[in-house]
Amino acid sequence: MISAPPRDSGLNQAQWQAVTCVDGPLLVLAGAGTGKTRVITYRMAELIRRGVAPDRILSVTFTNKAAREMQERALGLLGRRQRSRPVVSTFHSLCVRILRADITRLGYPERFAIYDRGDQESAARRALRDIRISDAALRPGDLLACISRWKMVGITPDQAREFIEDDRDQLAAMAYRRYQSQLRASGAVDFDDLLMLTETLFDQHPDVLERWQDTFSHVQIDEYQDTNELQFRLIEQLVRPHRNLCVVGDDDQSIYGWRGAEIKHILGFQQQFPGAVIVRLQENYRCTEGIIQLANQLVRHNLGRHEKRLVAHKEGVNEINFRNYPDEQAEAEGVVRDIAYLVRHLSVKEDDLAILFRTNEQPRLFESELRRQRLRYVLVGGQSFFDRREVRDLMAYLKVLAFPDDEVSLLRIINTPTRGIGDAAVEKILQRAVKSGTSFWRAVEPALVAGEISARTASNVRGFFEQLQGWRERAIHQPAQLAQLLTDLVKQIDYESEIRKQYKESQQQVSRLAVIDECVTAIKEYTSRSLKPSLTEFLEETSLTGRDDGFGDDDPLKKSGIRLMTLHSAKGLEFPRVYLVGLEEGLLPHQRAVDEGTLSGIEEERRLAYVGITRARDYLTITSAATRTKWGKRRESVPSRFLKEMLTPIEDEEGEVSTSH
DNA sequence: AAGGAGGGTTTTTTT
DNA sequence: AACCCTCCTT
Repeated sequence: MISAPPRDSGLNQAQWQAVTCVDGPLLVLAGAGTGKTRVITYRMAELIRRGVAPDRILSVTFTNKAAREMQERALGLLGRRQRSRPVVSTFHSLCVRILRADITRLGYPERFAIYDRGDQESAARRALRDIRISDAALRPGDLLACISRWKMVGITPDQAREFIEDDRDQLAAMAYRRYQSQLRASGAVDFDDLLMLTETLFDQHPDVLERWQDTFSHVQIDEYQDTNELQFRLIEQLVRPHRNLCVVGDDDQSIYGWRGAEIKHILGFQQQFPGAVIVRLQENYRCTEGIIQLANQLVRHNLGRHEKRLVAHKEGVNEINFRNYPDEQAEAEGVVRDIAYLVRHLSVKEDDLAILFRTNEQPRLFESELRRQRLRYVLVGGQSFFDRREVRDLMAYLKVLAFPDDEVSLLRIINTPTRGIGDAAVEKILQRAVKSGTSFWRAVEPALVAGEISARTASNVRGFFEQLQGWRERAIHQPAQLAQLLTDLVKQIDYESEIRKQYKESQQQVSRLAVIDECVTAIKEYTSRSLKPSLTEFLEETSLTGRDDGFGDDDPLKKSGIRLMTLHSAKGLEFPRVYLVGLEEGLLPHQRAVDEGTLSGIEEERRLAYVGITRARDYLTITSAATRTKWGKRRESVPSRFLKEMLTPIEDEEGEVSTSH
């Protein structure tokens, strides 16, 4: 009993079925470019049309940027004059919302700091130092990988010992405990904690779970193929009473296995939710026929996938090019020359072009070529604004103001710029604080009395504390003036001199100093946008959306340009012309995946290539270099196995040749 | 405690 | 080649 799609919706039969099937579990297997975002937004509208209150509909997206865009689209469809709005959020933002109300029940402060990757690394480093593990045995990065692996399936430090497989895990389990108590003592959580603590909260306080179960009557998840174990469990709990769950995804685009994404969730949806309806969207409106064929042919080499065949709706000829260059420099020059020609002589818009690559070291050469040709470009993701040292310093100052317990941030800035509080003194004070169970600040006087630090140092620490208190007052009482506070703070600590000292070259100095202004601008932008600005909200926002663009580039000029991004960041996007570069063994598939020697590792790389190809609407250029310089040494580069795969037709089950060219 | 020199390490992808 | 850590000198 499926009605025909209304004419003005422009939806096809399958899409319409997915839109109108609103009760019970539904799996939408949506290939690339089949209009799944449209389906999700129309589905929200349909639910509301059927009388569901907008704010009882929860849609989960993969990035905050995607959430913003979907919210926009939905409002465009529904009209902005709704009394309430559908909730569109990432898993992490949703968990923050859940935790904010009840995290005190788990012994955390009401206002908790969210540690980003850099903070995590500092905390990991300290945990390792505390138990005196030699650097070679376990590095901070390895530790974080282990911890994250555990956390993503909800394993606590206590449970970790049961999952130890080798000596390294043994060490990691010890360090995990330290790391976790360090975070707890700092009143801080990391990204994985957001999910894990939410589950703990639901387990220990069923009333909280019930409240959230009652809050949403319908839940939809986009990019379901990238859902990890913990995320799955949370959602499963949330929808348990009504099972009104719609998940949308494409197993061929699962590219986050390394982050715990379990392809089994999308493959086994019907087992987990018996009675689930499956709708397949296979009509591709994005790419030309040749591009679809190429993508299909490549991805058919993967085992363990839902069989589906994308059907192209667009025709096109000669839209695919393969190029091999002598080295990576020539590759960059060649691609950019090509682009320059298109832009200058064929009036192709810069926004219509994208260069996609596997690793973040690749764009450098392309960037300098683009600059040389005076073409506008935007580097998406990569070393983000918030990863720069100066930004991290200033953010640490703000975090210390907002979260007095945040030890990691305090240690970062206590002597930056230098103010006569050396490592030795800090260490002594910390030891005292730990021994007597008090805060860092309260341990200063006892340390002085015990003769562990000099009177001079003690007075320096006191002075800094006074300064912090002054800023803190302002942050609390004049939340609208945060930008001015930061400006004054920077001046008071004379951060400019610090930068000039650190960087000798004037060009470096200028660009680093500009970063300060960008920080101030970011806060200004926030305070003018927020209804009720607060330092904690600003910090929360920046740590959750840090890598999304939209920061530092509020200048519309910067927003248009040739897009440079990794294949991972390109997920969900599309461009009329795509350059997929560096298709070589060791790069795509990445060396790490090759070394691993597992089939699933290579398959994920293949899906990554598949994602890259299917970003292209009309034109696709795939390039590789014959040699590549790595670690200062030139090496032969072998063309990626995927090239051969995508160009060799493979046999159908019936024994027919499926495609030809 | 601060600053500089030298040596070793590093690179997959990100909420 | 960039960054971080450690050690050395002041």
